[in-house]
Amino acid sequence: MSTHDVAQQPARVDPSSWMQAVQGAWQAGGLRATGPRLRVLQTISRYRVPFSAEDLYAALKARRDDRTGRATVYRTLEQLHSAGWLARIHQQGSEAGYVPSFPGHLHHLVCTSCGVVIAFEGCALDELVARLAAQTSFAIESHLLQLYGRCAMCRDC
Amino acid sequence: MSTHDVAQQPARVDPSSWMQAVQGAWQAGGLRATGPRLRVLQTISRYRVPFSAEDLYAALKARRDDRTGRATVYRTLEQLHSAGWLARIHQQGSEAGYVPSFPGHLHHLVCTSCGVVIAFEGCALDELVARLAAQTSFAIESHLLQLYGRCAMCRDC
DNA sequence: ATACCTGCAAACAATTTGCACAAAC
DNA sequence: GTTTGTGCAAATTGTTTGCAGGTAT
Repeated sequence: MSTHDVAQQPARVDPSSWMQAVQGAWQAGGLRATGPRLRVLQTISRYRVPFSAEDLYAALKARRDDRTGRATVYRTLEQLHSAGWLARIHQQGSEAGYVPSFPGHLHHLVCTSCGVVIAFEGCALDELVARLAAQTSFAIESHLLQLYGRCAMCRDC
Repeated sequence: MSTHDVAQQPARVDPSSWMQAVQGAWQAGGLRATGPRLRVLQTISRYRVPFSAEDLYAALKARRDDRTGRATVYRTLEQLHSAGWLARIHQQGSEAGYVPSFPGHLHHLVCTSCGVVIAFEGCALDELVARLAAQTSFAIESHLLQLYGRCAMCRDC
């Protein structure tokens, strides 16, 4: 059982285990746990829906006395995303947003009404991949899969 | 058999049938076939790989004497995308780009080396959708699926 | 001590908007 | 002739960069 053993069952990412996991990875990778970075991390962990870089920057600025600069926000997002701690969610109409995630092969189920995101694993695409590989001669290596619908709370409104 | 009956087999979109189909849809929808729009359409139809709005604008500007403005490019892209004539391709590292497509339920297979895009239908996700619906109580309505790999030409380099 | 990080401000890039003029139907 | 579309330039908005100084280890 790994430290961040997520979404055996579909589930929202737990904010505090996510924060802990990221901090562990930072330490392991020699990245410093600075004040601004930790504040960014905490602010992210409170999001339940996809957010943009500017959303995050604005949220930080909302706390008075916060001096975190845009550069730190963008640089931290970049680091987290490339290390797999943030997933990009592509909503139909609107722009893409980030959501806390864990490194590895995960997919997402997104509520088109409230925006809540559920991660899951297992996508049963092997047959499709085999068929397409045969038909196209592509060497298929990876895929992006996101599902959209209305969550239990929103479907009854 | 519909006018734009595509990707029964996985295939690149055919530039000229795509242009014809779009022009038909414009006419049917009361959109005027103006010079600038047709030039945008033709330029798009020549792309074999995902392109951005600025790529397209630059390509138009490359023809001397072209007066097409940015606004026209952006507005036309917006129209084509929202009507389903352009699909957004999300490459792993880089930014998203557009690719000619047809309205309807299509997915894409993208070469990570040369960028060529193949459209296909049929994704066999019913079982997965049923399982997730049961586990999460979401009413799942749609999904985004893109596959990545190396095409026949690129895999041998 | 010494990397690594930070905020700032300016540069850069991408997209949107208002509006007078032009073109399609 | 009227409605729809257009180019332009300016306004917005989003993102990156250079650098002098600060801070975690």
